[in-house]
Amino acid sequence: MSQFGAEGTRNDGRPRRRPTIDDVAAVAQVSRGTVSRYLNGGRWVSREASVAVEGAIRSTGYRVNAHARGLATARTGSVAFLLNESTTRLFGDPNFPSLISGVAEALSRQGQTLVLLLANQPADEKRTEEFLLGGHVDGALLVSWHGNSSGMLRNLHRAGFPVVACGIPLGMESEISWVEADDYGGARSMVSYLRSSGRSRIAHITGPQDTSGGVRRLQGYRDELGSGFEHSLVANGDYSAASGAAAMRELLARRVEFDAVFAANDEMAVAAIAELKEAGRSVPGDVAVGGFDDSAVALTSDPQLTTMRQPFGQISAEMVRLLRGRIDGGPRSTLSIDVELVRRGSA
Amino acid sequence: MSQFGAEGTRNDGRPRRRPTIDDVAAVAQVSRGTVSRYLNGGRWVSREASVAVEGAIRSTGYRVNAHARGLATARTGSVAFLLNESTTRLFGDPNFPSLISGVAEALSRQGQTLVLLLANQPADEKRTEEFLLGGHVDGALLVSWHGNSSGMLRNLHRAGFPVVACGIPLGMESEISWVEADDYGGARSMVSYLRSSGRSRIAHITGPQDTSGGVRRLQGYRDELGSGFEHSLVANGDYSAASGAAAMRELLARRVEFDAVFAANDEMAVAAIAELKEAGRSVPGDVAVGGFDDSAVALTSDPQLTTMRQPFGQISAEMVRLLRGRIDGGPRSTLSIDVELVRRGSA
DNA sequence: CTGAAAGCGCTTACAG
DNA sequence: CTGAAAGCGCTTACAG
Repeated sequence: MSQFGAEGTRNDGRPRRRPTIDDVAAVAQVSRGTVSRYLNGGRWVSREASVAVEGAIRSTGYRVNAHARGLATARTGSVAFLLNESTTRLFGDPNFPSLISGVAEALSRQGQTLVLLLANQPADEKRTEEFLLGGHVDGALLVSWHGNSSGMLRNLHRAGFPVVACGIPLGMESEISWVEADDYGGARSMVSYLRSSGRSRIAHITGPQDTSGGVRRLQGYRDELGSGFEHSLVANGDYSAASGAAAMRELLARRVEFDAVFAANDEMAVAAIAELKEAGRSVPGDVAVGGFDDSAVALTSDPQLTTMRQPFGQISAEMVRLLRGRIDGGPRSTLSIDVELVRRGSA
Repeated sequence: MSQFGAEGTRNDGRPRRRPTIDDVAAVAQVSRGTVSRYLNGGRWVSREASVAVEGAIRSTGYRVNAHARGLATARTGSVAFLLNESTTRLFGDPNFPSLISGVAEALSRQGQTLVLLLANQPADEKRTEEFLLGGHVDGALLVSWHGNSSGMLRNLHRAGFPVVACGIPLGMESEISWVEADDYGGARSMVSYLRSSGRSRIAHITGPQDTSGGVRRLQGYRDELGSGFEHSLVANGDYSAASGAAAMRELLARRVEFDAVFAANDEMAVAAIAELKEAGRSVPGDVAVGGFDDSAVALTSDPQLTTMRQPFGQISAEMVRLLRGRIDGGPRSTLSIDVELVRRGSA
């Protein structure tokens, strides 16, 4: 049984058996080993042999069989990007595109292919685990880890499968390699900035508390405020605009005083601004608003958002670098990257 | 050289060689063939053998090696979803999530894994082609084909690689299997509806003219109008909200009369409504507005959008079905699925 | 129902 | 620089 097509022919009518390395060797009149060496960098292959092989590859239409190569080398040349998030939320998040393209580019530079894997449902999770551990990819990049699904993560780790997380994988933070933007420090910087610009009562709209970003931004806010921290100034969000609006409404409904809001991401910050306006409060006049991420909405918002910039390009490059290291047998490592305050109109 | 981990050990310290089918066979005290049969459905395996093998698999932590299996069977159990679109546009499109989750679900039901592949740059394209033709996946689903990149598509087709497109793949429409929503008929229905509700001068904001959807919706609009068609009532868009707004401004600037606008998708329709309001025209009072897709924005818009509903669930299920057929050696086929008018406030 | 054996298409020491 | 050969870990007729 051969691989593609029906009726024993290719779509163009030629017989459909895929050419193998032996076909190439025969045409080029060299041994199979020489063809293989040519394929793998061309070291120890004479000029003439190279030329012959090159021609034979072209004339036969040869492509290396990934399974055969993978079986022989235990390497695949591809890496998975694990998306453990509902597709709608995933596609709604303005940070994913930056992260994904950054990763794709970094990978591409070293000739690796990026494979995206959706695993939002428990059933997918099992299948995904089989896929990864079955050797389809050399390693995996994890994004948006929600603390659930840690069964899979634990299995991957136990099997020695190379994984690098984006953000601190709660519960596995000391087993798995990770790269994070400095959520904690960033939150402190934002709060510190708001205070230095004269705001004294600063509210916080949190991110989801089952992600490291949500937790650590809250922690930074809290620590920076120190004894000034008040529970009544904190409302919970989940990074979505809707949750940001709801949290803002709740803060307003509580009738506690505040002259600034630090939202754990830009989407919520923008939604909060809309609610504040609706309630008749001016931004930044009555209330200063700070976000986090410096995503696209930060610029389209009115006023434009003061926020903490996440260096996505650097983050994705580092994730790829750490993963490479793990794949090559290197030790686990972790990395925290500074974020930068971007001052705009909202605070 | 073994597959994972450093220093010759797994992360938990056990020796790291992956158990193979032979290890399982040894533990279960059966032959390797019996284990394989168990793995592949358990036909022709006695009750006792099954139990023994099951236990041995558990105790050894065995997982089948995808490369070895793939080499032996020329099948992988996974299918690619090809995204030939910039990541930002991709993630901005409200239709993708529905399509992707539909496909993921349909695939999952038959035990297949979905692998997303990004190929927006020419370099990626070459790599993607190698990946597909190298046998990593059994077939591919194509979305958002832009008419460019047809080099890859042609190569895939020539190699007999199973492909099913979402929408008509312009330039390859008679070589490749495809599934489309009836863009042409849908456009006619919308225009017909607008006329039947008393509108006589209907403008059109087009979709991108290098996609079949954009082309065929325009064609439907044109044919339905017949001799009533006027060039001055058509403005070009590319499905983005920004382009919809720009097109609307252009129509207004032309100072041609119109009492209805049919936008080729909902995003543009919503943007057009905003521009109309800005210009002091009421919707649907002065101008009725119809969209296409029935995406999420259709409900959040004010007024809510009258639009043509694309049955994404059905589309994705059919794509998977056709692909399955191709993979199993069946013939090429094409499918056009009806779209349905959804009446809401805007027209 | 089961085992022995061939074969899938590569890579990689090894000897020259 | 090159060839012959072993080996990667499975599946699948084949014979029993």
